[in-house]
Amino acid sequence: MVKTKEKIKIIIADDHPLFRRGLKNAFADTPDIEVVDEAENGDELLKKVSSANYNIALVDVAMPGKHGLDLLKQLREEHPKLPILVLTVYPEEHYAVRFFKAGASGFITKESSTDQIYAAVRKVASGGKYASPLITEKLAFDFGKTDRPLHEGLSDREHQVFLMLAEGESPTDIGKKLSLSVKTISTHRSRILEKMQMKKNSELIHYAISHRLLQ
Amino acid sequence: MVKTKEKIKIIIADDHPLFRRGLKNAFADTPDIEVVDEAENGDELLKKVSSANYNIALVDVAMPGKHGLDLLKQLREEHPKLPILVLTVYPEEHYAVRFFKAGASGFITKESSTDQIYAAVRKVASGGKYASPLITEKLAFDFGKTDRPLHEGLSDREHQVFLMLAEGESPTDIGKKLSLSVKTISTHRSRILEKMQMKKNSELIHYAISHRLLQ
DNA sequence: GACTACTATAGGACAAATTCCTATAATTTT
DNA sequence: AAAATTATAGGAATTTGTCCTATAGTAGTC
Repeated sequence: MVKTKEKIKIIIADDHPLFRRGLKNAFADTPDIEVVDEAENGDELLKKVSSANYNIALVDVAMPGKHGLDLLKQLREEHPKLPILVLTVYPEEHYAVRFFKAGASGFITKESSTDQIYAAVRKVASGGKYASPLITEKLAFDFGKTDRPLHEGLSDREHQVFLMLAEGESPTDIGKKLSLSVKTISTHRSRILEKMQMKKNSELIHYAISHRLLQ
Repeated sequence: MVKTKEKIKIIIADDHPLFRRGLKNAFADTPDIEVVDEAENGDELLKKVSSANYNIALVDVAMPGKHGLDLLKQLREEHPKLPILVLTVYPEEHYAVRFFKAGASGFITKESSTDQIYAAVRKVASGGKYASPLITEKLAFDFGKTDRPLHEGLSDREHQVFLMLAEGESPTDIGKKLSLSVKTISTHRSRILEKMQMKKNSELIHYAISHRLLQ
């Protein structure tokens, strides 16, 4: 008789039904990992995570509603034990550092192969951290580099506001989206400009475009 | 004995392995549709399409390499008979018009349910056109208005102002650079927005970025 | 050669958006 | 424990931009 080990139970959160289906199907092939639940936005994820026990949350951070670093932080706070594997469409290694600092246990892009995802889940489930070789290299490379890209000196909130400004969102709109006062956004903006040694939004936009931080 | 009808043979092109898997799996449930091939970028798609026969190409237009309208146009040119169903992550209805004009037979977003996708495939396979209700409405509204990219309908001055706005320049700055009153710029802006059927500068920025009008 | 449509330009009145300065509390770093 | 950084805003002041309206030029049309 074969000894059966406990399966790794994961909940996946992604707003694309077909992508969830792909994930689920991919894990149908693994004897040791099982998708036991799904969520299609951040709020649903938070709710489900509070009422059931999972070994890992596999989370797309670009979802409608609660998302991104905010979601990650809230998850972390409410469930410090639950390892979170962050999924993203951005090839951007820029974001990885931020997510790790905010408490993610792993970071993979949606371009990853199923094998990479299996590896990430297993690593993270066993208490480890996972990043793709490319990102690992990038992290190592950047480490100790005095001359970091300007935007990495921004705090998480500043970074978030920076991106929104770079997309041409008005302070008022940003305030609404983040449920913050315009004054707060204005303050962030002035600190962003100061840190990045710029004076105008147009410079932020140029910077973001040339550093491929948009789209 | 059951009478067997010809299945609809489709090739799917998407750079995300898991999304392809989700699609494939979704079509595993349909008796009349079959995914017979995959491509993970535009060039691969073009190659495969040239050497085999499919009833439909289901194509994500945001892929590395050859992509977007270029890819669509080339496919259309080389295989005028092959119906193309465009997949996109953008909820933006702006793009739909453009894709239809470029010869797509259908347009669906990745947020679509499997049922919507089945419906789209069947409609397109039978020679029809498919668009979501929302987009259909938009198209009806636009009909006759847009034979050209939106920004080509702008006058020279408007185009100039449009680009500056898209770079995040403020109306005041633009006025200074062009030695015009802010009022003039404001008037141009409102006409630009009207012609392009947009409401905010951030939409101009998105448009400009996605159409490679900047830099 | 008059009629129409589009384009380029702004003024005045007004409304909206944003900043500036200041401040508090929380968090992190040293 | 002290210092620095971060996140958050309120009030006052001002800058910015819009809306409506208008003029004049250009271009296309019948």
